[in-house]
Amino acid sequence: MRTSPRRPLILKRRRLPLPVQNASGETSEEEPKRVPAQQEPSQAQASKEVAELNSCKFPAGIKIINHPTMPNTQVVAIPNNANIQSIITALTAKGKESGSSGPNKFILISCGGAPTHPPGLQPPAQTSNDVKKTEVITETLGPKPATRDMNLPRPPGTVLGQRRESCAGSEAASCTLDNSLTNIQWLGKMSSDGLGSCGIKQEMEEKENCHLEQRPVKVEEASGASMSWQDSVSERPPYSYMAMIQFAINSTERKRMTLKDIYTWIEDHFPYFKHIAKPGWKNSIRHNLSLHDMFVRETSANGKVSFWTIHPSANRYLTLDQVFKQQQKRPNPELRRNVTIKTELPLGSRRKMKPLLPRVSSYLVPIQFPVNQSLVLQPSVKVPLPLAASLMSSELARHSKRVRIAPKVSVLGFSLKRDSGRLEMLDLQLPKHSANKFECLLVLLADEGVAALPTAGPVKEEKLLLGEGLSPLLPVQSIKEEEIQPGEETLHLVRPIKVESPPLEEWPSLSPSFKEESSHSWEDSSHSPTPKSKKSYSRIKSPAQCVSEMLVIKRRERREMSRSRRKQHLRPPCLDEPELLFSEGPNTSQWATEFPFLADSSEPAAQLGYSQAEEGPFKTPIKDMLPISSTPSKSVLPRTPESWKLTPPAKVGGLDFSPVRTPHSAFGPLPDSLGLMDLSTTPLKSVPLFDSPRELLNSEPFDLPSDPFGSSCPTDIEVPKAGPPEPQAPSLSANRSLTEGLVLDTMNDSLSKILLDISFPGLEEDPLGPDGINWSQFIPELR
DNA sequence: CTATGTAAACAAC
DNA sequence: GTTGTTTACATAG
Repeated sequence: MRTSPRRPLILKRRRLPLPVQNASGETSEEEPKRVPAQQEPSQAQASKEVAELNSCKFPAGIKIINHPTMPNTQVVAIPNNANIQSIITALTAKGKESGSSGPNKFILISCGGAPTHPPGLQPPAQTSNDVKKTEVITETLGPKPATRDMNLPRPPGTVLGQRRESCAGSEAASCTLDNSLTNIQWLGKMSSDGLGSCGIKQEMEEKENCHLEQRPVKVEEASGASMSWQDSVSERPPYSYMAMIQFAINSTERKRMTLKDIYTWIEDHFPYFKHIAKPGWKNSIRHNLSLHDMFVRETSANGKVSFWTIHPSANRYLTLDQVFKQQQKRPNPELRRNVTIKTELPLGSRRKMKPLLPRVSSYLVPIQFPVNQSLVLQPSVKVPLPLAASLMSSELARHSKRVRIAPKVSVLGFSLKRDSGRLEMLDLQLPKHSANKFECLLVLLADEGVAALPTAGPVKEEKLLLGEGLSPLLPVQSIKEEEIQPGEETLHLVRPIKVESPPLEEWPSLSPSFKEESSHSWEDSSHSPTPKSKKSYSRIKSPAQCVSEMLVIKRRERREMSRSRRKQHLRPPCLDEPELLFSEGPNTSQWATEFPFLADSSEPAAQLGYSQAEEGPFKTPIKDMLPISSTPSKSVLPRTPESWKLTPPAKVGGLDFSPVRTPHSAFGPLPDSLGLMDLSTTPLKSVPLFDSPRELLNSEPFDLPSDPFGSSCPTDIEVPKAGPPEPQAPSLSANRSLTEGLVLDTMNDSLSKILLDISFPGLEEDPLGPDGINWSQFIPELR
């Protein structure tokens, strides 16, 4: 019941969330969300069948089939022993067959089987389908250059985002930089067109262009594997708001985004919110931003713009793309459930609120792939295609924002990663206008010696950048020096796709300051009218205050906690005791020395520092300076282990959008850890008191690397970052997804995309392709 | 009980 | 009107 006058009177909502016949039964307000036509066929079967039916066989046992779920995508099954020539031949044939408008994505997988051709299948029909698909995409995407560009599947590491932001000029740069394959896949799974329309946020464009409904699509049906377009739009994405916010923010180069941009990003990537969801979803977004400590609001230098960022210690750098891939690889029950629910329950019975986020039980920690050294190979100069030549520049251009991307210029990037002979994924975007995109592909293959595919050797990653005038290797580093920290750039280039989750050890979460912060709620403590920095992880409140507060709070926390959710503070699980070492905390510089990664300027993680002179962004002052006790907050609860239960990050089966949790073990490396720990157990008294967080801030110089994304650009750049500029980037790079290959992308909107996924058999690897599909299901040879 | 979603009151711009 | 913060309640697991 509501006691407080302030409390909104909550009317009984959803009194009857019961399975009702009609969707309408859910809520009167429920808009006609559910399009009654969402019959979902059982995908697996359907897709399989279709795939088989549509597969085409080529010499050497090479098979080309439609991707079961991805539109415009074909899977090329290449027998182990097939030689490059055969591949080329097959692709060439296919290319001719399809013409320039054919499918624009190809996933190459190697099948262990020799050319023992399984029953060849009839290609004809399928081919036409493909063509059609391509056309659809082409049509939709083609017209909107900018938009399209955005939507192109792009590996996370791509620099696009950055560029965007910078281009935008304003910090608000809405960067839709999405990177992702996901984009297309998720939306695309419904129909790639969706993306086309929603890609970007040039708002104007957006408004006009995004009439998804109008899209002439229906491509999916061909494969029978994907949901209908309508479904895709009407179907709520399986991600929680928190997750989506993370995706949005992480999609930007600077890992920050304005509220508005977050809205836009979500709308663009999840049409559901744009077309179906009730306007209240935005409220929910705001609610989430405010609620979760992991989201930190930063104010621009001029104080006019506020950006939402993800606290580095909590940021897993998850992107939609990454998550999507993970999901595909190991479809977890939850996700599947969504689908299932949809199919199985009567529309009306679907619960209004379905779990969007995998629960803790299914947390997934980004898979740590073997650390491979990336090799930048000499661009194959041989690539004769004019195409190749033209391809190069755009990438560069993108990196250095000054370079204007010529309409026809595109970049070709090519990367091969051979991990124990396992797979590679090439993501190529070729100029659509090229005579035959296959040529490009073939050239690449040949050039790269793909024939050697089955190379099973030491783990090795090679990356090839092809460029015309470029010096053979675009020095990775030199590519874009301007706005991005070296580390990042390199990362992008070298690893177009970056696994966004660095090893836990790398997270600064354990830093004393953070611990302290996370363990306490400085908010409540400030009895002073001073504007407090809302959730400043690193900003602070006096420890003493925290302590006292905690004490007070503790008594009621339990009781009230359950009832009200205050800020969900980040809190290292390992800390049982609120350690207030904070005030005395080691300064960053020290950390930097000892833990370079903490000092990484390129890393978003470096943000803590803004507390220093500039006190950084502050949250809107909280009006209720009431005694903390007034509202017990979970976050304040120092020893509520529950709040930060260690969810074994080890799990790899699900998705975890929750903030990074640091395992106890992670502490190990910290030299001071022991001391800190001890202190933590020590009563806070030892810590100096401050009347306000601000005071604390002023008195305590925290040398943490300042926020790379500082509200003000200048600041960001200038902030001296202690330590090597590589901290996180390197580590990130170290963990690379095998599935990520290279991306060629182009700013040119008239590009087609070819996505190659080359798998090398012989690995203990499961048959799952990088996209998580079990190809053996479709391709017997793979078994 | 927790995590999440939704609604709403309010405050500051 | 937008952005943020909070509180309250609902739901699913």
